[in-house]
Amino acid sequence: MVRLSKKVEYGLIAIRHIAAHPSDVVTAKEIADKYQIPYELLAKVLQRLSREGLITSQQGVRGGYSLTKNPNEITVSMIINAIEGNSLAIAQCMTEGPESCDVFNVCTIKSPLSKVQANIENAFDTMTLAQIV
Amino acid sequence: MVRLSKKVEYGLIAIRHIAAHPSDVVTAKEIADKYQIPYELLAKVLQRLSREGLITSQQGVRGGYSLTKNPNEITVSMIINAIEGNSLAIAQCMTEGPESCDVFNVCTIKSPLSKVQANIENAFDTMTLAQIV
DNA sequence: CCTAAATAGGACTTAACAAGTCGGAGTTCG
DNA sequence: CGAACTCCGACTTGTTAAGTCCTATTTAGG
Ligand code: SF4
Ligand code: SF4
Repeated sequence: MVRLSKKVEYGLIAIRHIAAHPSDVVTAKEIADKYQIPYELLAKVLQRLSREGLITSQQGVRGGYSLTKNPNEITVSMIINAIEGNSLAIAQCMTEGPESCDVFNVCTIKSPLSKVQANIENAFDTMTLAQIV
Repeated sequence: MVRLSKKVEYGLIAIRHIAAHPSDVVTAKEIADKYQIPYELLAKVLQRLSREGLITSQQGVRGGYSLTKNPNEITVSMIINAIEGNSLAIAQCMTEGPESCDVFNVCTIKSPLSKVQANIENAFDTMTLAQIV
């Protein structure tokens, strides 16, 4: 409950590693080996990050990944959203709308919870990649 | 991902309701009906809250639940912890120790994440029941 | 002193999601 | 061409959340 998924953790570790080696093009295998992360899983995460434009991919033999922006332009929220698709919500009505919860009309806690939510969002939003390298 | 469990949401709704009716002893059935919450589930949540001392229970015919403390002495963290048992952690190494994660030694993100964690804890810690009634 | 209305709590089943795996396709350098 | 890469969806498995069921135990009130 209230836990980051492994995909996100792996993604953070990976993109931090990429950021820490700005002059190299690093491969998925390299990262998987170094951090003992299941290769297939990591590969998918990197693909997601690439598709969302946070990193670029270079296919083929001397391929791999590198950053597209400055580390201080990439926030942790951006990374999470890229990997999990905007699911960073403490309650389901916040991402999936009022209809998703059949208690919505009588729910007395959604407004206080949305304050907490804003707080949490802010925490992930103000932390950039540059700060964790 | 990063979502409160239904048990916690139900617990919050329930305890808020109890707090909003200070002179009454309210029953589980009453709350379940009013908020369309599955009775059995809610009952267990209330039992947990009672066992942890946040509310008192009165058994028997005219029984039910009522608060033990002032609403401003009960924080949302206390409620969550009572229901879920101290599982309010963004990463598993934070509650289950270093051994629980086989990436721990090489993990490069645990220290930044613990800052986020502190932030989140603070958010739940500073919000009291009095504020959500 | 019996009964109805309540809490107490374990065991169980089901549903949802996260984690990991597999197979095959596309790309590029040498 | 072939090795070293990325790409991507479908699949299986494992874990946790959500909900149900059953059977105590307690107690006010007739
Ligand atoms: S409506 Fe209330 S209960 Fe339903 S999801 Fe939003 S917060 Fe949780
Ligand atoms: S060690 Fe790193 S990866 Fe493992 S749980 Fe803690 S934060 Fe997540």
